[in-house]
Amino acid sequence: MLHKLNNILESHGLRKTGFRQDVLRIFMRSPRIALSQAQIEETLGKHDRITLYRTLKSFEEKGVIHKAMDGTDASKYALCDEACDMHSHTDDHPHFLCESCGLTYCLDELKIPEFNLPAKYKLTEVQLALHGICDVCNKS
Amino acid sequence: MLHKLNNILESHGLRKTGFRQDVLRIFMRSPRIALSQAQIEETLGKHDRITLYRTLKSFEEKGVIHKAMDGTDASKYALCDEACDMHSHTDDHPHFLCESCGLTYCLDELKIPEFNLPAKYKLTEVQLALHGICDVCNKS
DNA sequence: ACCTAAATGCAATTGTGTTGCAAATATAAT
DNA sequence: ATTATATTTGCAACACAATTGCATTTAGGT
Repeated sequence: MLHKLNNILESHGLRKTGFRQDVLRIFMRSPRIALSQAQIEETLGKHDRITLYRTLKSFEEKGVIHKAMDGTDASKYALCDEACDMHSHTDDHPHFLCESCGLTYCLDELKIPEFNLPAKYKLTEVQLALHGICDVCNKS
Repeated sequence: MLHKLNNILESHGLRKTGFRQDVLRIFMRSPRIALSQAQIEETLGKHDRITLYRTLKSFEEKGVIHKAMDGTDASKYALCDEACDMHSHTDDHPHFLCESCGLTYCLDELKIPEFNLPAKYKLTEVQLALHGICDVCNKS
């Protein structure tokens, strides 16, 4: 896994430090799940809050992770497609917050629909947050 | 206007205090616009930040205003339909954040589409935040 | 006019987001 | 392999929103 971690860091112009490997590993172990800084901190052992903050920030700038809006106050982050980099950074899928387990899922397979805005409105971005019960929690 | 303000407060089981009238008046002067606490504070003269916080909270609980997700960190609030109350509280329209003027619009006229979630996912709420340029700013 | 429950104002705490700076370190150059 | 440099890290510190507790004030019903 370390090899893949380093590939990702290197291909996005990020230095290979232990801290960044740790953070990236956490994301890779929760594919298509968006994590809050607090959730990441629970998983990391001893660490520095500010360094984590800046790590997430540079990960986002370089296109390694994207911010996921799920309707909660705290911002969450999830791994981008392999294709993302600093310049082309497409994160156009809905996010689903499970009210039972609290996980936020990236719903890549769900297409964002078109919208007919009122006259003269120009659309640049769509953020879609769905709430409900996820398949794991919904045992019925 | 005071008469209408008091009607709204009374019909939602809220006491008619000067503070609440002031806050409600601000909302009524910006119809279909969602305001952050900071924006409201700019308009209010001298006031107590905590009281405003609690005023917004009780307004929301009683169905006078609804929280509008616009993709910014700060939560914003806008007046509900007349029909809303503590028990039926429908706020199912998209919100549009103008990147030029920073205003957040309630797009009542825009219908929220249906979504075909993956199997066993149960949907309870949809939050839709659109970003772009509003009609006022888009003079082209 | 009075009583009571609700609303207000203030102090204080928590948590997130943020910047500055000195020490440590990954990478590039030699 | 060694060194130089620019980045990263860790710590202190700050800004601000969200939140709770409590004493005081006040609205609404009697």
